[in-house]
Amino acid sequence: MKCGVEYIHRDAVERAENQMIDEGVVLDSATVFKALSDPTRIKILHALSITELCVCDLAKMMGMSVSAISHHLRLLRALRIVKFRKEGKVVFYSLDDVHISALIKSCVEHVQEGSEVEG
Amino acid sequence: MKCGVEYIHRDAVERAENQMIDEGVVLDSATVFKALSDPTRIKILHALSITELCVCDLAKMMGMSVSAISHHLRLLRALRIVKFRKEGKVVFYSLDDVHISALIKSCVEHVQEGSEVEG
DNA sequence: CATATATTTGAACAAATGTTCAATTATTTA
DNA sequence: TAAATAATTGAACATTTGTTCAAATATATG
Repeated sequence: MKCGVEYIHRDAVERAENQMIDEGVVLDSATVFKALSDPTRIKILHALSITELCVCDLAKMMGMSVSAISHHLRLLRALRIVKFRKEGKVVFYSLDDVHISALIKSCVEHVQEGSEVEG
Repeated sequence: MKCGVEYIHRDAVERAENQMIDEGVVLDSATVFKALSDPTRIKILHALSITELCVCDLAKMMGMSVSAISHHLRLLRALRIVKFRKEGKVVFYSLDDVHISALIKSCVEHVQEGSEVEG
């Protein structure tokens, strides 16, 4: 059912609408959050926040296939969240962006505080 | 293909493994990020960071059905990201958690910085 | 060049997600 | 009580996502 009233709380709506974020920024933010919304990728990024690692190392650590990890890294690379350097056959990955590890840290802290309060 | 080597970079892997985050924290963090990974929900949360609003207001602002917004709010409520108060028939929603608006703000800033660098 | 190793890629498939629609609940007012 | 309004809910659907599998690249070495 669609709400039939013109505006229930016109003032509040106008105040919020005047500060509306740009649609492009919203979409880009959603994309970044989506990249961080997978447990495997959080673990990858957390590990990379400690040291650079190759695909094979990460696969071992996560107990997952090299292919699966590589697909995740491709996504993170496309969003410039990780960078890489090649050394012979081996590709070393590391965090490209300090902000991302800050985001993860904030979220982890938030989650840990939340569970303390809840008991 | 699974990597056959025992550990390509044993020291690095051990360092990262020693600081591995708790699985539960990883899952909870992923859930929070997932809640933030939808454009509609980012807009809802941004609007609520400015003022409390009812479901109908939000539906109008987003140009979406009341039902769709209500489904999103249910998710955000379940994760204690928004809270609500009832006033007669109307349910007013607002942010439950300051950390969340901080996370969104950080991400928005990150995105905006990124696009500056890229040109 | 042929072989081995490290990684990437594309297709396929199951599982999860966002929206719509129709029905339901909760509250107010006639 | 009946009608109207605000919101919630469940089922259904198309779309997206994460993983696996098999095949393809890229690099080093015999």
